[in-house]
Amino acid sequence: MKNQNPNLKDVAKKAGVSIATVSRALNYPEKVDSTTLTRINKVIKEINYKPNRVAQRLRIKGGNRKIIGLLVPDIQNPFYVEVVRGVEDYAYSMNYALLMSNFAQNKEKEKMYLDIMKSESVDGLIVAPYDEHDAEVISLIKEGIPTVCVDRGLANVNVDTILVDNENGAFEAVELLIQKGHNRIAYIGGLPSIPTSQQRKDGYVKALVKNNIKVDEKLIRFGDSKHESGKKIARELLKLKNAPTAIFAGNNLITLGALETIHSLGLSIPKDVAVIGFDDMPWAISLNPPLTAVKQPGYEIGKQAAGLLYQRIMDPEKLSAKTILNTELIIRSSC
Amino acid sequence: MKNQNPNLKDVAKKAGVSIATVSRALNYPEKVDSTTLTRINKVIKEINYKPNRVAQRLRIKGGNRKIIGLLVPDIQNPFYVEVVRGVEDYAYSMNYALLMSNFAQNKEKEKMYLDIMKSESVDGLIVAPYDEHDAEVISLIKEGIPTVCVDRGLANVNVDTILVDNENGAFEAVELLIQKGHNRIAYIGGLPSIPTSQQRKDGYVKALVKNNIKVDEKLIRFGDSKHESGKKIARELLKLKNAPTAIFAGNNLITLGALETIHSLGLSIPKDVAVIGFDDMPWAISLNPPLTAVKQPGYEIGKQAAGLLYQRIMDPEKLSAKTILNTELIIRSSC
DNA sequence: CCGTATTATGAAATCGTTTTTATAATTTAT
DNA sequence: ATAAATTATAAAAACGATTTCATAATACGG
Repeated sequence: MKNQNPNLKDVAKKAGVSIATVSRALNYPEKVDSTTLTRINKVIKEINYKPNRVAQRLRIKGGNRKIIGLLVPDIQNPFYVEVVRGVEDYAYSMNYALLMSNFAQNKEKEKMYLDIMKSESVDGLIVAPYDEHDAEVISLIKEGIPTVCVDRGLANVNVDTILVDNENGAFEAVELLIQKGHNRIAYIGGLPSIPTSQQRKDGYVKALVKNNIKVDEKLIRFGDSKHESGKKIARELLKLKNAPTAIFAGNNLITLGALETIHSLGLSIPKDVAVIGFDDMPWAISLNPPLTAVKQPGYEIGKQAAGLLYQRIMDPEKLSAKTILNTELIIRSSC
Repeated sequence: MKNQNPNLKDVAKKAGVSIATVSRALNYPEKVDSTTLTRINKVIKEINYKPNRVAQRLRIKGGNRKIIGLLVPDIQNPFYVEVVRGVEDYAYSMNYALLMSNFAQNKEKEKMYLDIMKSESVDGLIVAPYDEHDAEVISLIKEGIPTVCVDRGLANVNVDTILVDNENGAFEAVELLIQKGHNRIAYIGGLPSIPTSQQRKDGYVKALVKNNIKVDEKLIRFGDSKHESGKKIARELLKLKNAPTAIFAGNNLITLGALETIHSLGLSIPKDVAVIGFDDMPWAISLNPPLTAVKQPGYEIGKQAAGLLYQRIMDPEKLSAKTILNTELIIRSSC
């Protein structure tokens, strides 16, 4: 292709000034003579000059490269899609580009993407770490790259973090099941290494204990946070001699899997088995039956994370903070 | 932060060679003496040198910058998430970074992201254009930027495109409804400007015509491809004096919206209203009732698009092609 | 009206790579 | 043994911006 994008030199030549002046016109317009300025701006518009962001990023020292990275563990999980949307809207409003990647809860992939983000010189990073001890993310933070953690925190590291109150969300859900008269309630968790899986279990246990219900370890199971795993574990639970009468599912994909199993066994919800899921979904109301769920403010999480990241980029010395948002129990008819 | 990333110069100094030799060691190892090579590689490992991709992209002429862009119209639509996953897996396997953005069917946003992609010097772009006449995408293609269109083609432009046979998919779905005895079948389309909305309508009409059913324009409606619009239009249709007995919904979000309305009106599916949706979803089986749907191979679309893009990047003069994948009608119990 | 600030601009350095060109050292051919 | 070809390396240019430093032109104060 002959047709290269115009660059500073082209503008400079056409406007009869040096490239330094053009650059100044763009970045410090008050520093250049007003007649020169209008001439330059005219040329810029004429040849439709757009600064090359790659060159800019190479030159500019930390913090104003107008690109941030976002690393999510599972783009197929609608909760993270909500988070993405929150981050994206904020980034758009600040004219930031968003380099987004999905690491599919795969450590190797995560490392590769973090390396890429780093070598792409992002201004900062929003990430849901692999687990609480995620060495890659920790090392990034230690290197001083502005970072915000969402959904999952890091143990013993000072970093801006946005979480929800998983324990309380789970507690409320399980208490509701207990109020409805259930005392054999199962918990299907996601990957045990993920902090949220444990926190939700803690809330589950707390509700049982508070209501003097014996905790039965057989009813507590962990899988891998995906649809298939919810399906499989629900089947195991419901085949138990002393099967649970209610299931509290640890995330939306697990919930969907459990529903599938329950239906395939010909059981009715909530008569035979009651179900509450962590994570609401836009179509939860159209499920069979409409699902009672613990709603996390995914969009809000993303938006706040982006805002926090922006602040940190602007002021890297700022004290880090942990924000804990509340969940909301949306009661429909699955329990 | 003191701790800068190591660069070529650091490696060169420590290995006692020039930066040119280090660069060669990396890119053309056969061109450097084997003892020098091992020495350099040792240093690289020691100080954990990673090339700066920004600098690489600035220097390298077309086509090997190891980054591609992906622009989707709506990240909240699970179909596009499937596509993303396909693209992503392929990109990962080729060690390409994926700059992904969601333009939310917003022309201005699309333009901004395309500008960013361009100035980020991506090797190529996978995009689902705004509509068939998307001037921004067309101009990008004219500039010679390797591009692959997915889901939606461009009129009168030679470009690699991956589509599904929307017309036939819709045709099969509507024929099934007709076989079940329906003759008042409604179609709820997405945005009328989107090619797929029209193609699916064409298939719908074709099925009616073939079966000698009069096409009633009152039963054909277009919205904006989102959940709310499906909800609203379904309500309008079902309030008609001569209401349809079946609904063919133009995409997954519309389907979900329609289901919500049908349930809220206390109607039973498929007894009162039968439903078939375009786009299958992993949880379609858990809906009330399990949804009959036209399944598009989203993952496959993404994967093939990425493969096609890779080929085009490698050989920009290659003739462009249009690939049309087949849909599959998944029959469950909503009709 | 002269010396000093101020303003506007250009030249050159820089960011971290790749690539071209030049040069020294070695090998091959005659 | 010498000319020619090959190999291995270094020096320097380039990519497209920003920024430092220098310099010329103007304004200002006494």
